[in-house]
Amino acid sequence: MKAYDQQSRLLVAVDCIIFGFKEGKLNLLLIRRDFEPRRGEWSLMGGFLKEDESLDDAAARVLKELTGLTEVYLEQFRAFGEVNRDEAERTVSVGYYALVEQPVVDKQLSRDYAAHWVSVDDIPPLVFDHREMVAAALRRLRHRATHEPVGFELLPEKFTITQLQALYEGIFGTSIDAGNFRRRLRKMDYLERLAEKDTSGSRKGAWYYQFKSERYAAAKSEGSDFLLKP
Amino acid sequence: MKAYDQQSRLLVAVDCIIFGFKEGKLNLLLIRRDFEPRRGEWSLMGGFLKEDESLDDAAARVLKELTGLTEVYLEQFRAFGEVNRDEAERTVSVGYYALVEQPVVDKQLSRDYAAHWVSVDDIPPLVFDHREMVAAALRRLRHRATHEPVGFELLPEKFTITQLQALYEGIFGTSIDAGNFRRRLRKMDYLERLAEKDTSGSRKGAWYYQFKSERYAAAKSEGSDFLLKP
DNA sequence: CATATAAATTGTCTTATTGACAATTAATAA
DNA sequence: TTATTAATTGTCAATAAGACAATTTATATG
Repeated sequence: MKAYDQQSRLLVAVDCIIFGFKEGKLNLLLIRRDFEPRRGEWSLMGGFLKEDESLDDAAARVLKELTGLTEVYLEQFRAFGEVNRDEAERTVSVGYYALVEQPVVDKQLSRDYAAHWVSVDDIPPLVFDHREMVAAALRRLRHRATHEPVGFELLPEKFTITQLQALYEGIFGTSIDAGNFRRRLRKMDYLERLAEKDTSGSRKGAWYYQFKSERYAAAKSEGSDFLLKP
Repeated sequence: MKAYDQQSRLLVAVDCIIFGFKEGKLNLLLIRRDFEPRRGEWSLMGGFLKEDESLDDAAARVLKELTGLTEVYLEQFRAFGEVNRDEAERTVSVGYYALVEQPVVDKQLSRDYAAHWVSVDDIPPLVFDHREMVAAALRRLRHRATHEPVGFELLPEKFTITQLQALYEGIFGTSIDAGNFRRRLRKMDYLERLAEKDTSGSRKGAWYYQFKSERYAAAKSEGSDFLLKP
């Protein structure tokens, strides 16, 4: 194996930006670094790419090792390659973001793991360029949320329109007109109303809905495109 | 420097997908690989990342070395990290795409360089996963072209609406109603009509327009967003 | 010189879509 | 029984989109 003999090899990392949603707030899962340099400081979930795993696999592995989470929606958004972004050694890092149902995750996140949620509106100082990575991931999340139904990943299987609206308000940091928001959802026939209400939030109760991914796939292949602006 | 001692180092590459536009056709700049493995086969413009340069710098350097081009609009779109994507050695590659004015580039592209244009509708077999990289870049280009005025990078400073329409038809592979297309452009007050016509294409002649990036920046900061669908 | 020609450009009409906000519904607590 | 409050539907004006007809403008041609 001498084809590329002259070239330098360097470290490749993956970093995961985990978004969760709870009580109307969009949150971010952070960890205390447990190795040098910068041990003990706030950091994204990260780790190095191994010889025999793909980037996607590495992101899933890192997330599992550091939080115990599996089967989460992970998407690469971009690579970060400034020369001195890691002070210890030249490292190229590939950013992934994930959307998780925070209440579910909270149960799985035993205290074996040092992960903690913080509000995206109040992010503590992070190591290296992780702050910038979060900003880029958030931009991407906002973009994706308007053009693809990824937001549903942050909610339970059954959810109410009110919850969905709160989610979008959380993602975009704005308030949305309830009437107009519902009107747009009414047209999406891949949202199925269940015969059950959530009575925890009001006297009247709010109907539960469910996202039908097969039906969405069908609608999409026929050219109708998802659009949900704040 | 022993902080990350246990980790493996590997090759990081950048690959550039160069889009050009000429005579109503969207084209792609390819090169014959001049090193093993796969010497002589069609490939994207690529090269390895050096210790002391950023990803963005590497992409610009590679493009310059292989084509002589400088000052082109280059944008990273994503990293490719399957284990066996390069048969010779594990390599992670970061994809960049560029938009260039093909007629201008053709003048600079002396025969010193082995680069050739091919139509995006007729791409020859490429090495490794380059075909997939092109597909991803094209999806990204289409998306960017509808939401940001990047298309103008593919046209001369002065251009006619007819040329712009042909460009969009080329990018999307569809035909567009001229009347409706113009109506939408009329509302963009960062497009300035010059006092000069292009008479090469018709008897009547078509007005030249110019994209005013400062005015676009101003409009954008006031919340108006670019949207140009096929 | 008059006019046929064809791209370039503007206009029209109908049908969605959007934003703002008013009105109604449906339970329950008092 | 009724007041209350979130949930839900409806209204209306303004704006935008799609289809397509009409007009303009210079020139080539007879």
